[in-house]
Amino acid sequence: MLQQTQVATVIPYYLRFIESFPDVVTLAAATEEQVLAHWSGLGYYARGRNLLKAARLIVDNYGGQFPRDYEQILVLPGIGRSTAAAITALAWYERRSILDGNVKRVLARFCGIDGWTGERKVEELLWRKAEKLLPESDVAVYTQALMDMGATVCTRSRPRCVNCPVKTDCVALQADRVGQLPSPRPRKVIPERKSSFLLLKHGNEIMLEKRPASGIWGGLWCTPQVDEAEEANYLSRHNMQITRRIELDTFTHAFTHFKLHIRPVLLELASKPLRTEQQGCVWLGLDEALGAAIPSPVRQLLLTMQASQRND
DNA sequence: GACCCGTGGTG
DNA sequence: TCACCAAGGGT
Repeated sequence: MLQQTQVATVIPYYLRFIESFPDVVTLAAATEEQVLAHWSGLGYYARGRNLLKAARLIVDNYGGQFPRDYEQILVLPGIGRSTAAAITALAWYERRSILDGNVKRVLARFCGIDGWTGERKVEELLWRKAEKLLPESDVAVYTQALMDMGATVCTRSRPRCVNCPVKTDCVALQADRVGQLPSPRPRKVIPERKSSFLLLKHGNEIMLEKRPASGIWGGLWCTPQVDEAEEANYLSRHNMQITRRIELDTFTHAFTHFKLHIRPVLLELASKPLRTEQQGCVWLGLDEALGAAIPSPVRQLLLTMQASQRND
């Protein structure tokens, strides 16, 4: 959960997750649907799918006992070099370096390294620095301190250099370059797309489709998405008779790599259509839908619908 | 090796 | 408002 996600954001998700799946055996017995429902709104849903795969692998191959060997941990789905090192260093006091977002920033400043830290050559250099600076003992304390320092002292903006324990050895500070390091990500034009989200409603239920396992929002439940011009086509293709049609306010959802302009359309159906050509759809009441594995914008829409129903 | 994968905080 | 990024990994 903590991969690419701030601790404060994760905490409520973590608490709910660990209450439902308190151990690896319980998790391994869960369905992907249950796991993704707990991940709903957190993003990077492949992490949830991978966590479930890893739990099942641990139960099937290691008798439910988390592997102790770094190489075995590293091949678990969703666990890469840094996470495997964090597990072995913090849990079992092995001498291994991690390299997360905080550590990258601390090292880029401390060592005075130019270039975007996501670039391959820069990242390789940072790994070498991380390993060179690793102490011989107390690696768990050192690793936690390094991350905490990045989160509290060596912050992205307004770092508290006055309170920094290593200020006298920091290359960036001595060269007065703290504000310039690490170098920002190269600017790129973010493409924009438009899509109509069809809120198909019958009685108090709405229809959701299961998205393909790979790609954006993989495995999540979503309203049908069509191009603006394809809405009528979609309705006739599925023999849907509309008794009411309301266009809701368009809003924008920003991903890392593109912007999505969402045009929600509320469509009340005369009857539930029979869909034989595509089984992956379900009709749910609003409360039920809000408890399902849905992405953030769909949650927003459902909450809006729920609020407007209360006003009726 | 370049690209893909979400969402919310922050200044 | 908007750029930037966070306990990165997979393909």
